[in-house]
Amino acid sequence: MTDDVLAADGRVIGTRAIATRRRLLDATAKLLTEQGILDLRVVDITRDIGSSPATFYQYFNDVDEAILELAKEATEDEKPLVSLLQPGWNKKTGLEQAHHFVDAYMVFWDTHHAVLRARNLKAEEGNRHFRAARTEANLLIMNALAAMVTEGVNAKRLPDSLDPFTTAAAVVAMCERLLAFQPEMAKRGSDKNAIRNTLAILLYGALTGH
Amino acid sequence: MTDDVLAADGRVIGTRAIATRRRLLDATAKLLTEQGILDLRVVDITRDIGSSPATFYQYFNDVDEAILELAKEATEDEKPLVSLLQPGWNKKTGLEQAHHFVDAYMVFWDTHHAVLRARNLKAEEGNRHFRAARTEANLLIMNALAAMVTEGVNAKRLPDSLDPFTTAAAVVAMCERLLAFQPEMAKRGSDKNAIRNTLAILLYGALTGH
DNA sequence: GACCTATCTGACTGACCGTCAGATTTTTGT
DNA sequence: ACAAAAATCTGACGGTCAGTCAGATAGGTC
Repeated sequence: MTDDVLAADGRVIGTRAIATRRRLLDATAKLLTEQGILDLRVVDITRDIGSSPATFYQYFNDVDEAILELAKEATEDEKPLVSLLQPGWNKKTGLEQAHHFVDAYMVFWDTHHAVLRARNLKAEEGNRHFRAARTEANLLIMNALAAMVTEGVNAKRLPDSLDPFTTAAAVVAMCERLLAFQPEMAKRGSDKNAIRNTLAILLYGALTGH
Repeated sequence: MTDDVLAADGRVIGTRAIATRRRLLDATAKLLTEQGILDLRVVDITRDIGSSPATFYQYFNDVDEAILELAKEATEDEKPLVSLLQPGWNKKTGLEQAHHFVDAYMVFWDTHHAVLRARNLKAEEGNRHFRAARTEANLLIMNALAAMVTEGVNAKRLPDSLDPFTTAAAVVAMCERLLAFQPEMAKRGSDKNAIRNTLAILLYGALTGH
């Protein structure tokens, strides 16, 4: 059974242990959101569930392992977004479809931003596992986006010197970063709605060439 | 003299101390690049210059203070980039100008990526000082970019529903992120040159509407 | 209730943080 | 050139957290 839940040493665990492990993951996510990865302490995680550090190490070899699992859970929530990215956005409904995607992406980001930021940092710092996790997650979206760009290039609406995959990466970057900047931009007069609109227009333009 | 160099307790320091402080900053930058912020230890920094942790705390209240100073130094290197972003990119030379900017930005990023990543993480995690530093740095570029967008909107080449400032943020996001992704994208067939070209085209399109 | 197994934790070692008193080096005054 | 003063540096320490392990506790089985 590959979907058995395992302890740090690889042995299969029972229902009580699964529940404990779950509480540890939830506490990790909570503290990651509240304090950020730089101040994340195993002691704090275990204190949060009324346990001791030794318990944590029963289920994870280190904090990274817990964060990585949370990142993989986030990726599951990202999968439905792909269905919003089908080639064929046209002048009539394309902008509206872009809005839909942006809205869905905003919800996804709001839910998982702390974990995703941690994942991206670890990936950028060279951690193999987090790189793989980020790549897998981004590939979902990026392949769909790249297909749309390719369609635009084929229809001569976009210049053929555009690399579809790089363009897809740029689009993902815009989405992630604008949402991350959001609180700061709000202070400078660009409210959530301006961000939403602008993002949708840029997306629509970059993907379709209209 | 406001440009005196200060110790952690605020007193003015002399030439020997300035040199020590400088070596600490350089070692911090080096280790930040080699190991990333999560594994950055004061002991390692001081060991690197053949000194002891106590010396570090003579000049900085904590590691953040040193990183913040490095971030501010990076901002100085970013200032010249602004001159490459003047309104008036036209169909004849605009794409070439975009290439110039992308090239300059790539050099800047390669030089300072570790420090900038650390700065952005701290800013995103809510640290006031790092937020201010990031905002100040981004504002340099973003105001210039926003002016170009505004020009495009006024000339009806860009839709007037675009928020110039948000667009500017999106452009900065594309630049930063594509460079950060670079090593990973290379593995998927998008080499440095494809990234450079695609980024220039996207920049040119988003800023001018051509 | 006795036994077996799964789960949990107290207590420990080692590493790093941040401080401070005192040692060392440099500068100043004569 | 020398001593006194100032600036700079560091050894050593108390406190906190990471990660380990042996033994305690809880839950299930017969």
